[in-house]
Amino acid sequence: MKLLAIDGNSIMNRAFYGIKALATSKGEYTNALTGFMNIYLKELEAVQPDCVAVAFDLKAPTFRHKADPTYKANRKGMPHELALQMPIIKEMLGCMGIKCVSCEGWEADDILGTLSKLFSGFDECYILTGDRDSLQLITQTCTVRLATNKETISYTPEKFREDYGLEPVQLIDLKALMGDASDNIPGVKGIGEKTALPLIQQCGSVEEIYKKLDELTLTPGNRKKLEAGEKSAMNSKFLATIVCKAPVSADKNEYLIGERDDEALKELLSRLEMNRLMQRLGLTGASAASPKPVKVKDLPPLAVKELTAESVPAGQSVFTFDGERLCVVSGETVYHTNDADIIAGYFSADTEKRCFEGKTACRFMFDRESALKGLTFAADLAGYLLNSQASDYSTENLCLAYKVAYRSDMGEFADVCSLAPLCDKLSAELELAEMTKLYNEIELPLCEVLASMEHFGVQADTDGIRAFGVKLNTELEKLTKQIYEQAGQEFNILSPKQLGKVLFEDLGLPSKKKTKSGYSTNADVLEELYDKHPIVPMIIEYRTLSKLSSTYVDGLLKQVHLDGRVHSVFRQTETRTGRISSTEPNMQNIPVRKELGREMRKFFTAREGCLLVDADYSQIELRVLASVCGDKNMQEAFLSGRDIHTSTAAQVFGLPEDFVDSAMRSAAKAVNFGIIYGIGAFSLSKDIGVSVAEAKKYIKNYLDNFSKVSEFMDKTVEDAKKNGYVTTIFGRRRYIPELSSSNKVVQAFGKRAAMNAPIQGAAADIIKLAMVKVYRRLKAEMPEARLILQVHDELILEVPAAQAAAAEKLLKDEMEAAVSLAVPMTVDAHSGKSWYDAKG
DNA sequence: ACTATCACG
DNA sequence: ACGTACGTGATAGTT
Repeated sequence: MKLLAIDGNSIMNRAFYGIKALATSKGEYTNALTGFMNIYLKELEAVQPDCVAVAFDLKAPTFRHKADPTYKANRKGMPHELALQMPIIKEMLGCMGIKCVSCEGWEADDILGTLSKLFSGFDECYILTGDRDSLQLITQTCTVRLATNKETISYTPEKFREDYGLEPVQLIDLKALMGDASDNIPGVKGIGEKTALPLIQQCGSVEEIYKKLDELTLTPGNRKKLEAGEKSAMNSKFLATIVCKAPVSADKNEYLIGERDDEALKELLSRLEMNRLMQRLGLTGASAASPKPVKVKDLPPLAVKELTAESVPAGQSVFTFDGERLCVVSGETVYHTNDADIIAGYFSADTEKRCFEGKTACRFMFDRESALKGLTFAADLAGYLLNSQASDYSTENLCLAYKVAYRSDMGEFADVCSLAPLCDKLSAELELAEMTKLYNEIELPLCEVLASMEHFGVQADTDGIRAFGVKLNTELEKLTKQIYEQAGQEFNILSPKQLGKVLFEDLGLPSKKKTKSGYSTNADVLEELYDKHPIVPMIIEYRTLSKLSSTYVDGLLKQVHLDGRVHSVFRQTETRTGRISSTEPNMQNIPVRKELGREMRKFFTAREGCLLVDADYSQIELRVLASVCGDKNMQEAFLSGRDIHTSTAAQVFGLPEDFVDSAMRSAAKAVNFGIIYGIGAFSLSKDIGVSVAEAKKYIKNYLDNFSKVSEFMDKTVEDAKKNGYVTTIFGRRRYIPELSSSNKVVQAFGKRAAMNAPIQGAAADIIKLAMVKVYRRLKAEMPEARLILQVHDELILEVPAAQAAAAEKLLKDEMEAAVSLAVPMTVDAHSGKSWYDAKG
């Protein structure tokens, strides 16, 4: 028989630290559970065991079998968030028919050791752990599979010898000498791996070392240390030895994988909102082993009919539409059809409709030069407002999260049949969270605006882009040669690994920062080495050009449709702050900051006879901050129309504005950004190249001058801690589960996110509202003009040239009037033939 | 699938 | 002692 024995504590620990904060909408932590199950399922696949046992330490053993009473005393207690997940994993494993083993007074290690002895001889044992302690258990029949952050390494005796140059059991001797701080094993004071390893390799064991101590060639210091530490070494060896005598059941059959309790498992996993796992275990959809019986059976049976022109329902209905197939539920009937004309007939009927997501339907109608009518609710958008952290707003997931019966009994109609009660529930939740207005006036109408933007797209000059690409590639080839020459070898310049070797080993340049896998070679590092070697500027140039070539020339060309335009997809349920994102291609990160990249914008043009009109908010986030925090001093700068960075510099440096030079202004600019992001002196100092102490001074001066900003930030973090979320002036929420983490780094991140969300989020609200207003006015007053792009604080229209001036005014007016705050929301607008020209 | 890098607001 | 500013998406290299 084959046993998979798992160190439950160790794997949970690894999973906990390996996966970032993950919690259900109710705030129940699930990251370790998710990680554990991912590792477990992968392992099951790899090992294919007959038996599985998961060993756990008991929390508070009343006695210890190890002699030293301080044993493991300095091992930190597990964080609260992890401790909460421990009983749940046991419950989950129980539901899956997996045996959990713990023994009072015995560690998980000992249990694993005992089990490995039980499954020896004609049996096999695989130990899965993240802890190298267990490597001493390796034998011909016992393989230890060590889970690291990256991969799982399988240790057979051969593999172990290869890596350590020792026999597995000699690991105990090694520890006896060098000790192990995490396990509170003292070892021999002053002896580390460098001394211990060759000694063990030479003598075989601690005992032998002491027998032969006089014959060994040793430094006098080491000899002294060894002599002084003999007792400690022996005791350490005892402590390091895993005792394979735990009182676990010796009946192998008890560890056979048992039957799964699907119903209990499903209930548990839905409570934990672990929907992907449910899917993986085949507990969802029509294929579920036990379709949820009670609730669903009580629902009325639904008749399934083909939708025809005559049968388009007159009353309230819900629909799903994937671009091809339409499913509609109205009353007791499910209709379905793939007929585009019938679908268009349904969408254009002026009856109330609710759906899962509406953009696809809108686009379908725009493609037919028509419009979707009567849309009153889109479930995905509601799900997003209620919890912008979730990764998946499918109907099924939303049903699970909000406890609505998912009609998996309805097969392919499961989604549409679940939709009406789901929408009811989500509406109620929006009301409770006070987001109904945000939903109805911003988020839902925006869906049509985005569909329209996607539909029209933006014209791309492919010939121009290609020509630009040729120029780049010529230059790249030249650079490649020069770089190889300077390096004295050929290598892949884009490989950070190879580049790191060339720069820091072969050329001997000083390396400062490191990443997980080696030297850091990012722009900051290269910038510091700029003068140190002629190859460095070449590398920087190479990076710049190759980025432009691969992402913006090749990448963009792939996205140009047959109509000569790119139709970017704008995602409305993606970001945690309320911004929209753009993909295929991302039109929100087209280069602009440096001139060469900015040239790219010359290839985004208005069609024949049209101009692009571009308008962007000036300092929208700082204006939002000035308004919401109520700092009169900060507001005054905006009200009097002064340059905010210069004004900030004057205050921070205590000078009249006329005395502010460009260096001071740019330092103040960095401080202003820092404030929005949740400032830290270290990062600020790095950003503007002053000492940390200097940066600290700037921040203090800032907060002293703008004390309401300081108060606002404190209050925001406090609110976040109290409520679990922060809100924008429009009521948009962001939950911050990181704040209740016991990990300080995670907590600090939570604070910064909490401080930033009300500002970035409000700016997102404002431009979204402006988009809806602009869209409506253009439709009514300038039907030839189109809103085609949004870049967070910037909107772009494509307009017949004759109407450009009027459109500019309309755009500026609507954007500035979208909200009325304590300071004006100033907008700059320009027109031009290309995006480059329209940017002003 | 993950990491490093770099483009944008 | 440790890590280090908010929010995104695309690409190439590495595992």
